[in-house]
Amino acid sequence: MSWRETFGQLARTIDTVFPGDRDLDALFAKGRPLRVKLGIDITSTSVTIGNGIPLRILARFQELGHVAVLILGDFTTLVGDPSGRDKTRPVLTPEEVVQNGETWLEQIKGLLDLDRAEVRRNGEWLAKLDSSQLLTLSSQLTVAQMLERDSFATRYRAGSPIHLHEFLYCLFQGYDSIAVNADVELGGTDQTFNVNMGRVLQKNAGMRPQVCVTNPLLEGVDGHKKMSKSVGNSICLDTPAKDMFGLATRIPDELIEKYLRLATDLADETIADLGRGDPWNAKKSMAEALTARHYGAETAARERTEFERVFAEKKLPEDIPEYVAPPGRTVLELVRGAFSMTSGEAKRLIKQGAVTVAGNKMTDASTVIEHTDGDVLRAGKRRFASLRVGPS
RNA sequence: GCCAGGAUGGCGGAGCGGUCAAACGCACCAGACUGUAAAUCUGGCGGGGUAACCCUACACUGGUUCGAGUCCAGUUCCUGGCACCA
Repeated sequence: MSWRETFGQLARTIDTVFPGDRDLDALFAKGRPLRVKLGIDITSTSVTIGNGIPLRILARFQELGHVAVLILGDFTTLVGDPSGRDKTRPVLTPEEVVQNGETWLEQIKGLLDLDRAEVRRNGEWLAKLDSSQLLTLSSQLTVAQMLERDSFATRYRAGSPIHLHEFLYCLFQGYDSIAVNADVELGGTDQTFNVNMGRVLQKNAGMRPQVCVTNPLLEGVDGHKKMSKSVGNSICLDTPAKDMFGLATRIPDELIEKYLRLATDLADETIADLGRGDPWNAKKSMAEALTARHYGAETAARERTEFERVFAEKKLPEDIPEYVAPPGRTVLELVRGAFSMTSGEAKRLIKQGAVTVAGNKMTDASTVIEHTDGDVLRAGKRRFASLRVGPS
């Protein structure tokens, strides 16, 4: 039986199994619980739905009776992942790293059965490596091998800095596989180099090399870059339902299929059907399915209705935050106060015709408003405030 | 240690000693267009002021100048290369 059948629908979230499909099948055939490793970088606190992909695969292994070994990279996070090194990396304190780890676990407990999982922190063993062990590890690689790696090659050619510890990063990650005795390692396709390092090190240590299972990366809602919290194009597990739906509808059409495949639990046939139909409908169904996965079908359906009401029918949202202001305020003051922006921003919006009060477009910032309770102040498409008369 | 280059907005990156709140690009915001979008077009994008206008910015400290991101000196940090490698 092939692993594809074992994974069923989830197989569509797997990019590559290497060295080869049959290696994973062979592991399954052994009939013993496998140790399946997933290492996570806890630089940021939010878990994106992209991060969720390997977590779901891990959860599936768990369901199949295998051991989910979740490694919080507390040590490696302090070292810093080479990718994106040119950005000024906020230096995290050990306390922050601990805190981030907790936040992570809190957010993913809906995806993974943490009670049955083996949660480890790689500082547990990495912090204890002594110099001679480090030497042994690092002597297993050549500089040429490292420079083959695309991100290093590019930077080297460009004369950009490459720090020595960046070479060590993947060694550490590889060593994790030895430390937890991994049979399988999961990770995004961007981790191919790193997870393969685990194989090399394990082999040299006389262990059977792990099988690596990579998943496709999910582009962010901007449609270009990899989904990431720092880029600001992400949908996170803790994104409120309303925003989750809204953000999902903002992806470019080209990505609908990919999102359906990677971010929803819809059946393959349903996805195929949606692909043949109206793209706008497919996108909304995707957004609804995604929201449903995290907040339940009922909430998702409600958000869809609400969305259609606000954007398609141009009606007001159901819940509008209130803003209390005394009468006789200028438009500028209202916009500033209600949406807490600088006057510059507020003036700009007004000048550009983005602001309405009770449906009337206000283009003069100095207009004095005598509002009554329930008048809606609007700035742009998605900023609303319900005005109320009262002391400021 | 030596040589060289660099430090400007959220980012990248311009900027003959004066008119720089800072070209251009990206990101972002708004408007138009649409099916929310994306693409495209238009406008905006340090802070305050209705406005005229004012204030704060070009690593830091001094200096030269009527006037300095722009010149000089020192300091800090970054990068590349070279040397050293007992």
